[in-house]
Amino acid sequence: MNIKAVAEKAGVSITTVSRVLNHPESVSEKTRQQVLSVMEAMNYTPNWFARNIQSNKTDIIGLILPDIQDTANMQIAKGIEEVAHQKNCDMMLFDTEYNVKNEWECIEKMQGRQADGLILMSSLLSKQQLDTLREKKMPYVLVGKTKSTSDDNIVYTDYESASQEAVSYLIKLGHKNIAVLTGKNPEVENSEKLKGYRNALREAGIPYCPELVAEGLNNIEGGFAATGKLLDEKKKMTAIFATSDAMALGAMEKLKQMDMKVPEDVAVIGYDDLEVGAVVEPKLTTVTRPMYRMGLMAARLLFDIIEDDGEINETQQVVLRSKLKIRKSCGNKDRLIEIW
Amino acid sequence: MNIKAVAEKAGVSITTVSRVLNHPESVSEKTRQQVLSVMEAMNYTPNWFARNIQSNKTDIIGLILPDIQDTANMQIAKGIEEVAHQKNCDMMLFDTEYNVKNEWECIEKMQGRQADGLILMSSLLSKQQLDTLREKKMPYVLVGKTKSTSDDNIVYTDYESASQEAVSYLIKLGHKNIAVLTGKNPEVENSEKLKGYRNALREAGIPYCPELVAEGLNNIEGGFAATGKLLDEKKKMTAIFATSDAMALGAMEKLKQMDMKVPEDVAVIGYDDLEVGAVVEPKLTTVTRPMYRMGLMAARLLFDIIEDDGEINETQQVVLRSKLKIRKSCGNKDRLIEIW
DNA sequence: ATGAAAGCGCTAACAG
DNA sequence: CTGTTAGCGCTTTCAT
Repeated sequence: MNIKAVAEKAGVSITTVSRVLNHPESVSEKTRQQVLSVMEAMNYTPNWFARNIQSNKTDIIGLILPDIQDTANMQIAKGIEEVAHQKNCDMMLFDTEYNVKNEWECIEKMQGRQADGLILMSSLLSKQQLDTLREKKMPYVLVGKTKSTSDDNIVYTDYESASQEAVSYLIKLGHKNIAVLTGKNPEVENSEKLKGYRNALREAGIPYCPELVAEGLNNIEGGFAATGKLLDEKKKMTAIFATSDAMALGAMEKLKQMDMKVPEDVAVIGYDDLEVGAVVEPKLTTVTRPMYRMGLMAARLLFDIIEDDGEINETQQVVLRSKLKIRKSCGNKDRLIEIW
Repeated sequence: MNIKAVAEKAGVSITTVSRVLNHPESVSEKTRQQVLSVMEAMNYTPNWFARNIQSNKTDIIGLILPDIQDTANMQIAKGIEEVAHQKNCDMMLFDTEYNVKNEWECIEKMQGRQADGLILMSSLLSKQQLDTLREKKMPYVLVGKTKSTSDDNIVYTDYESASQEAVSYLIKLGHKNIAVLTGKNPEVENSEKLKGYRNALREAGIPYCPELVAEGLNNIEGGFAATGKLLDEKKKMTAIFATSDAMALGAMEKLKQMDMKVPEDVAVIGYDDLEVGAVVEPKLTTVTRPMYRMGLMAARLLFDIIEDDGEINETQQVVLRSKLKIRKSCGNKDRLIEIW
């Protein structure tokens, strides 16, 4: 089952067998066929380790993300896979469960495995850790803004401006008392969304009212609970900007239970463009991010770095635009003119 | 950056450095500390290839599945990861896009990479291909029943009996005209669900009526379209058994558009227990499968095989039970007594 | 407790 | 076009 056995059985030297694999053009048609058929017969697969021990290239990239059960993450992953596949590269997958310690362990593991490069999604690493990575010459690309902005290669969407756009849209519809539902993870993401929210208010001259900010877990229950809290405290909001679709769904559910109509009584806007949003009633207006494209861009960037082999020193920041997908959960302009 | 450099800098032999890594107890405390600090200083990571060239163990398992953007798949993957992590094993991820050719290519790739084992989810391989795999001594476990039942190690849930249970439940509620929405992928899965549907009818003495079977794409639009077809043809069904939640959601959407109430006019039951099902109105009654546990079981089985190293020859079939999660989309018994 | 040397399976200069 | 030979970085006998 090794190259020697093949060589003996085929009556040629080890080198020739090796050449059939690596430089087939340099072997006579006859010998090649002969060797190939022996390989076939013996069911021979070259030992990958022995092969790569010299080149030190693994054709493996590591994909490190906070949650493999999150569709958004896997949409990005799909984009990455597309590119990796073209480059004949395989992906190793790690789930950090939103834990820095886990993340760092995965990274060290990938270094041990001599991965060609790393893609870190929603990374929680400190600037220091990022610097260490760079020193070790491990090519990497970040996806999604991180706590510690360093001089990294990164692909992200601008949460702040997209959130601002969403809230401005609500304001344009006539809303003044706009609540915001904010999650905890990932940290940066949420704080940027909150910034965007405040920007929109400021721009419109609407005073910021901290009691209209409700924090909760970033899922359906979280949105449900946060909305409940707002309602209990008798906040008279006419619109909710949920920083995730999951929370938006929870909010709609709570409102329904309290016999409040969406969008007539309260308009709701989400973030993420989950598939569900198109199924619930009313259909959810939401901010949509180009997940798949983020994956593509991140992977291409990574392979650029890998292939340039440390030649290029400037890092690249890619900002992709989010878009507001307008559906029924905020009502529509025409009808709202009657209302307001 | 190789062992030799470390050895020289530390003033010891290569062997000693190697021992510090592999049999630290056989090195004197002093030398060991000395070597370790040099490693640290030089930022040395042993070359994984060189290490494994002899042992021929990679600590990599391949995870080959039809769609990485499918939450159900990733829930299983999470279970697998849990176990793999314990075993200090990493996962390589492949997306076959429901294509046998892709699947086989991935498998061959993993063989080339000397993966320790493979987990094939919703595999489309032929019996022949499965046999080839076995001959090549590649440990593997299937998740989800396959077209070609062979004598394999496999973990699955019984679609047939679970579907039967679901349809029987509808019958018990008084329904006689029960339509079924069936997808195309994966093939076996759907045919089993259909069998279960027929079993339930037979058991209740209800004649099977082919016109109540509507096929469509296994997603929201598919369910929407299939239901539309049934409605167009004026089938007078009082219940729909959708073989996936996605189709069930599409069905509910269509019914809503046609001003038919769920569950009063038509009861709907789904399959998969997507998170969404708990958010739509009415909440979806559905068949739920223990995804995470399937992953756990599959991974454990795989590692048993790997560790037993071909000693054991009997294969194992693990069947996990699905459960019916009763919510509002079929009404509830008490109220239905009034209706029927 | 340590080192010299042989070899893991493969690739690539070098020679013919 | 083919074979000989010297490594790749590491682990592991076998001595000492």
